[in-house]
Amino acid sequence: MTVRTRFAPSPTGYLHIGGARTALFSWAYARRHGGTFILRIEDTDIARSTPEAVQAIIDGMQWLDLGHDEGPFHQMQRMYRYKEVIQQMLDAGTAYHCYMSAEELEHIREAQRARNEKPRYDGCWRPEPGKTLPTPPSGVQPVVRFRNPPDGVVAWDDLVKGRIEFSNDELDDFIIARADGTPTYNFCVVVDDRDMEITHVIRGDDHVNNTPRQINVLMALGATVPRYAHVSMILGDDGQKLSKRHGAVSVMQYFDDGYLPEAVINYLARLGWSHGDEEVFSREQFVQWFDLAHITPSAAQFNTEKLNWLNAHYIKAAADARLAGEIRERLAGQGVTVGDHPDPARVAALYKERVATLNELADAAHPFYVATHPSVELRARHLTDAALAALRDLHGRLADVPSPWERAALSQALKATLAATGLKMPQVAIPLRVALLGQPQSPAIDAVLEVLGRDTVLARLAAVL
RNA sequence: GUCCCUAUCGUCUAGAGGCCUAGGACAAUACCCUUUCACGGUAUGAACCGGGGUUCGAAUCCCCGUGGGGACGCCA
Repeated sequence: MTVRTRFAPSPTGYLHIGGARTALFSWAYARRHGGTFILRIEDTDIARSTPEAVQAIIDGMQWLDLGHDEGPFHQMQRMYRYKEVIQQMLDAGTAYHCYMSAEELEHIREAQRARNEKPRYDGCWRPEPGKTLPTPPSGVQPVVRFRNPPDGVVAWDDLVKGRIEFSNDELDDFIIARADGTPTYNFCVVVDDRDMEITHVIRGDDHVNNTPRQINVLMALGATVPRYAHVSMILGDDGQKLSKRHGAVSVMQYFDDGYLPEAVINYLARLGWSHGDEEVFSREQFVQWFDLAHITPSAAQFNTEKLNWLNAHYIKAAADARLAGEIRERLAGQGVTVGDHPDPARVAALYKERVATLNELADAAHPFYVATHPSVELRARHLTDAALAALRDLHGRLADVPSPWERAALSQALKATLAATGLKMPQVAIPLRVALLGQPQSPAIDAVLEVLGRDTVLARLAAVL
């Protein structure tokens, strides 16, 4: 049996971090077993689904490089199929028409709630041997209800949570087609999972309660029941549930914030899943190790600090040329054109060990391309008379440094200034940083001088003298 | 209210009855490195929700509480 998994988002918004993790797990499980990963768009909620959201989901998956093998299938395009199956079930007697109005239903539910009972349909229109059904009211379009087994239990061995059992009397005859004939979610899922021959349903654990209903329909259809794996949800950094208005941001926000996709993948993989003490691993390694048995059954809290740490790790590991591209793109977004001088790859090499995000990297690179004038406070504090005298001395020595403009020679010039002025390294290096980059901290100053280049260094130095 | 899921350091987790004096990672703290700030290195503190069982032995199995989450739609 080849493994077939699916990711089935409803396109009512962007791909958020929880959805991305579910997609990652489904994708990885298929990859791990040489199977097929299917993307299915559950867009039957016409009012809330948008093409933009479909695109946003696809963009998010593309950024994370979670490629699907089949699809995207759109449920709206499979209406004919759902209607066909509904008719089959009507004919077979596993579904029936119900003429109860929505208002009437609400009354029943209210009464049940008042009696502290679980609100559920009372089976009034359910055909039973020997039972006389009410006369269908004229002019009312009926809904179609699934004829749920009246007793016994539905059970499955969840690949994450273990055995889960529901008593059938907890389940009522749920609606599979609305009065206007459109099918409902729990029904479409079943038809799709069967038609697409899904073998492993990996999804959020908010679907645990839907699973017994889906299994019952599957069995009524004589279909094979797939294996289920219910992955717990992700909580926000503050331990609160993620929601639209609380912390549930698009995965693309992580792109905007300067995270590398491999860092996000590694972080997400490790959030709620583990392989012993392994913390840092490649996508390939993850695919090799991934299993459902080591998914944690309880909810996990998102931790930005750990993501930052991983991101810093992957930035250190990234090629300078790639980081140069990121610097170009991100500074271009700020209206800064990055040319070849200084070479952004060299700037990246200078800073990649010290930043946690690509945005920090771009910020660090910024003063290499745009002269940043030190603030009044910084000038007052660091560009003292003594410091300026030293910088003047240094300016002369740097102007005399013969080509090539290299670190060792620059370091020598700096040391000569120290000897001439009797100052300590920080007493010159910090004012120099302020003069050149507009900030008192930077990587080793001789390296900065080298990357910045003779012309820029001399010009910026002259500007403060 | 009913049903379902869940519970190890602040956080992510290891843990499948004895390997646990509970391990790793992030974060924290201290020190080292250092040409500033970082990076890095070393070290330290920090947890089995509570109560009952089962067992020679329980973080691990069972039951009951408690906390947290989910569901109970002609939403998905």
